[in-house]
Amino acid sequence: MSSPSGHRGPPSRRRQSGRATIGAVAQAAGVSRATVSRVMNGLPTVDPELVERVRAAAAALGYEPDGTAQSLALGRTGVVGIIVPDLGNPVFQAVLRGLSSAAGDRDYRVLIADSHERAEEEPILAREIRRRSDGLVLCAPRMPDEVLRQVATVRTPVVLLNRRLDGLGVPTVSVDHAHGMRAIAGHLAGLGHRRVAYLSGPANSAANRVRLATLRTAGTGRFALHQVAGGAHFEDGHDAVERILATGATAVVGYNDLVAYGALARLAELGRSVPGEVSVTGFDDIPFARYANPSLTTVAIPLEELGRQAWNRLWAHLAGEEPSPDVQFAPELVVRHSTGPAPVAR
Amino acid sequence: MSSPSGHRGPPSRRRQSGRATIGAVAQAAGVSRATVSRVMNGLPTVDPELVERVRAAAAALGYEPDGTAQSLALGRTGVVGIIVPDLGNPVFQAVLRGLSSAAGDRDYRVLIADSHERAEEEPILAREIRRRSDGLVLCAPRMPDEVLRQVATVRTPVVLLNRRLDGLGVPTVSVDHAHGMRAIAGHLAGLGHRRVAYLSGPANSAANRVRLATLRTAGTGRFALHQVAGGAHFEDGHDAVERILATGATAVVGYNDLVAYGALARLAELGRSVPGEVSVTGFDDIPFARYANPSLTTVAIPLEELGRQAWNRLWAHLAGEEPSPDVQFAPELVVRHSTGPAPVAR
DNA sequence: TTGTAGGCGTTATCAA
DNA sequence: TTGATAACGCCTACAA
Repeated sequence: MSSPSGHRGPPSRRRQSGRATIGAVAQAAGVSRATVSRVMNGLPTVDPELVERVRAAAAALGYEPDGTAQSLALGRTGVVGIIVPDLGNPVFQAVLRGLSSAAGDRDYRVLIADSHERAEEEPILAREIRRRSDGLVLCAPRMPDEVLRQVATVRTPVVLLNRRLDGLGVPTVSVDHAHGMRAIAGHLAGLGHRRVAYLSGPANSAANRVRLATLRTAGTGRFALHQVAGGAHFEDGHDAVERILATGATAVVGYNDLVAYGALARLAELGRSVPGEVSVTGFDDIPFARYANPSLTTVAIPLEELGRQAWNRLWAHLAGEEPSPDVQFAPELVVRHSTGPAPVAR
Repeated sequence: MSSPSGHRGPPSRRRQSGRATIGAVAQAAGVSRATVSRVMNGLPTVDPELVERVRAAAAALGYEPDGTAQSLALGRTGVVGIIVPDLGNPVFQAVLRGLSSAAGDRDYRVLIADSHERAEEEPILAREIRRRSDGLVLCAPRMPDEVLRQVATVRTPVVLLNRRLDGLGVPTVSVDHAHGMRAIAGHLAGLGHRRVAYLSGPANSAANRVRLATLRTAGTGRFALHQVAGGAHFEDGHDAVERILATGATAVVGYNDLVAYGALARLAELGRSVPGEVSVTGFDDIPFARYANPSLTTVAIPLEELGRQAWNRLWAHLAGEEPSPDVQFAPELVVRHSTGPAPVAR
């Protein structure tokens, strides 16, 4: 209310309280600002004595170059952004980790925006992040194609994660979900399961559609498939177990590790043996999957590597190099202890 | 090598490829740059017709104000930074989530730096992040006091997380680990455990020192305490189980949930019943703790709330408000299913 | 209501 | 080797 523009932002106090500027240092050292700049950036073409004077003055004043001013002058920020739908999801945490780590190797930092699953916010966040960074990694599984097309059609480098968008030449790092799901189907069929429940993900999730469709196709003639409404979180899996058991399925295929984990927990509460009575599979291979009890059979997506590959493409663009070709990972099945032979007695 | 300054940075191409500027829009709309600025910021004192012209021109040119230039002119970036020792640790993930969420409510974004547990990097990262942001949240459990003092003694607002530093008036959000550990000691003693193993954390971790010392004190006269070397990760807990069992302890107190989780997994592999033969406790209450099998008895630190409180203090400083008093959370025991009465037979 | 002009802090060009 | 000086793109008194 106090702000004239109606913003809720804080007082935009210019003249940062007392922060020393390059001019102050120049004055104190008796040189020009240009020389201070050269010293601060370690350019070799400065008289050693002046270097010393400048260093001393800078130290005395506690001077540090202002990043914003540097960014403006240099035309680059040294920052890349990432938009994720849910920071609480281990999948995006891992991707973020990979991105942050790879970017850090080049002294780039990561600016982060969490859309909290509100797809309609994402275009806005994308604009905002782009204005503050040199490039953007977009994880927006639920964003409608047309919106995505708009967001991706900008001069700022953008890399799409786990989402294809043909036509425009937007670099993409994706995952062949079908490949992974076929492996799961084969694994379960081979174990003798004839009645399988798919614990589904969010209806508007592209990954969910692909995973379900693949499971249906791959299972045809091998097992009956029941679909049970789920979601993307623990609770969704936890709460779906009774409905799953009602189908008489001997194996449940979770949309992702999280729902599988939830199902596992509920099954334990109910005293059902896994995999003795029911087998359970996940998808993604989040770090906790191997520590489930029983450990979770799943499909391993190299999540951190996705983040790193996204960085590689961003970096190629920033450095003006040839754009790396799109990558698509074929995730492999990881058999652990949550799956076993179908129980013989029916 | 191609860069004169020895930097490994990318080409600092000034003149961002064709990006429209405020001047271009002004020219296209036949008004001054000041007017464009007013329109873009929604100032009401502009003739509706001009507003329309400017809007159209901006849209036609795909103009968007440059964030860096705005930051420089306004003297604020709209960004806060956070330094964490390990982005892979659920504890810091949760803190980050709380910070990001709270900051987002004020349209602030979060710039992140992961020190990968290398404490000596942290001062450097801190400087770098500060230059690009309006304030900094510091999670640096292993940083030496003297270094911390230097890092915290700057004009940029800093908030310390889970770390006290007396003398300077640096806002702090902390946790009373002793309070939580006393609760665990009481809980186990009450269940009849007379021989307890402490699965320790990193030796140079302040939290580890406090937790261990408290457990020792609180256990005196109630149970014998064995210390077993551990760490901060799954594997450390997993690999310590044999040594724990060798002590004959009937209860193991994990330094944190992660090591407790690892211990749980190993105990299951060995066919040991939890809590029938051995009870296990954690610390922190990370999201996965409740989904362990058996679910993990632990001490609940309001991790996201820590992040939010850190933001509150940063915001107070940014808004020039009265600095909120330091907070210290007294985390409470959460009894789940990994603890039970000590086995009678010895 | 609009435009002019100066400033934000830094880097880079070009003479000297 | 050093120093003026002009960008970088935007915001904002101040004047008209």
